Amino acid sequence: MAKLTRLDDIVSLCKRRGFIFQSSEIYGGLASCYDYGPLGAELKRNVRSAWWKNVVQMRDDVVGLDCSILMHPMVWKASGHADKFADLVTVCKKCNTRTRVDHLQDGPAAVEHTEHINIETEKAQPHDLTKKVCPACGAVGQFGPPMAFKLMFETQMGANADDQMTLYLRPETAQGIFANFRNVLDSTRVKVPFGIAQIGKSFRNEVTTKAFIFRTREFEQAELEFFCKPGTDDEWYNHWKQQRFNWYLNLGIKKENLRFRDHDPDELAHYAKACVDVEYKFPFGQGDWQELEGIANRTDYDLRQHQRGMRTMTEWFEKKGDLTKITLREEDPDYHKGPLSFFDEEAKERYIPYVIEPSAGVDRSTLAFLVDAYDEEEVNGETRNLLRFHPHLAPIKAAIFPLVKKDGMPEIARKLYDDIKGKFACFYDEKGAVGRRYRRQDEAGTPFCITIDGQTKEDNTVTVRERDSMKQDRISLDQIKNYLREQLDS
RNA sequence: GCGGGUGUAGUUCAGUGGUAGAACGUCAGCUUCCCAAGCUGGAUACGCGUGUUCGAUUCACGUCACCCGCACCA
Repeated sequence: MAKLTRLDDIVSLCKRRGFIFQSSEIYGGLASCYDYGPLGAELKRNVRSAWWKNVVQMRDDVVGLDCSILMHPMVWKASGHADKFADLVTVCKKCNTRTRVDHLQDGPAAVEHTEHINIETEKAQPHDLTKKVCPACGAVGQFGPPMAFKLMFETQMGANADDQMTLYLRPETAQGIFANFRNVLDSTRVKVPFGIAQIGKSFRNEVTTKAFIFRTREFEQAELEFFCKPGTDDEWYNHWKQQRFNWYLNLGIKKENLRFRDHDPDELAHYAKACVDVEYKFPFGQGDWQELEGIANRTDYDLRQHQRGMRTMTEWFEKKGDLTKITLREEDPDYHKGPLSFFDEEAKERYIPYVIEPSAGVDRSTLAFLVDAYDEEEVNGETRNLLRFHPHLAPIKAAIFPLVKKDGMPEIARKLYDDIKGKFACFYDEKGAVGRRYRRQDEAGTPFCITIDGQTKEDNTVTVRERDSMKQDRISLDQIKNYLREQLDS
């Protein structure tokens, strides 16, 4: 059994070895923001690549996309974020607990997770909180005035201060995919069922951030919107559910640390038909199961909403872009023939596809891979810290050492390094005792160390030392590239 | 945002109202033919600000950040 890993151990390892630093650390840090150092940048890039390879490259039915972070504000009106990504919250004067106004009950009652309510509507309504009960301490009517929380980041476009437009930093990458559904359809000869995948940064003004890079306000998503014919959606939902779960397992996450959690019906967003989280047992607090990825059946909601949005542009100009004054136009009765519909040549029918959305957090996955790979073991009375990364994820694939810094060994090692660095991420090190160099690479998660020794000059062989077993093989120098290819490709 | 805790070298820790120490790591050198060996030498820290004080890393206040718990988490 692996030892209980504490988050603090991971945080300090991350800093010590250059995986993750706190953002703006020389200025005291900036809450919830983190930077990936040299090893972390490689690791995260490998996580992205593994996702892209599995979800896009290896499939005939998925294409990629890379949207801008800034989009037309109407995107967020149509998606519902502009209205719903805000809450009215009040604070109990007695116990200082924050509660959503729409969660307050007249009497003691279980608080259910509910869909967010339009903040403008909510604000317009008179709020009589005098009879409401604080769910935390039970005090009645002890609430402060309702406060609005805005979960989307705002920014200004336009250098001329008098002629600026307020834009939002996207709170999810998905909407960029929906907004490009037509473009992809018209330019790539894809046919339903097919998917569009994207990896990119998103931003949410979370009320509270949490646990290192687990919940941050700036984060990276890897999202797939998979479009399918209504009626086949359950099938595809299950397909992606399995696909995505296996992706984590195949990259080395221990099975006992991974599980599904189905959302309760009352927990679902109103447009979602089903949703399941892939959860990982993180070492925060008591060892909490936390979401890595959500797989949702979003039905035809988003495409239909954007068809409504497209019909609302006159109002956008009339109301001078004030989203709070704009009401989305009603749907065309023939909405299923609208601009974001798909014409099925075989069935000769037009419909709005259903969407299955696996949405993964890249930073969360990266953290999970780090935590899961972390291990300590006793070797000859010494503790060895190592990261047992899957070779595909390891920031450095192979380290190359001369056994000692003399007798021509460094020259041979250098030559080997120069030879393979173009193909694999490598590291050359000739300093100090070889055992120390091995251990250093263990802590960086490097799966292979190649050592040039005295015998190399005699028979042209080198030793390859494997990270997990610490075993060594003698391999011919000219076979090294093939050997690494066999171990690392696939 | 509330309550609790923490902040000293890269990391983990010690310590003091009179200007800071260790271990590991790191760097340079010596040694070294396979798992953090040894020897020599070097660099590096009191989160930030204000106040009290002759003097503050130490006390107070503020602030920033992190951790734990609560609440929040389309």
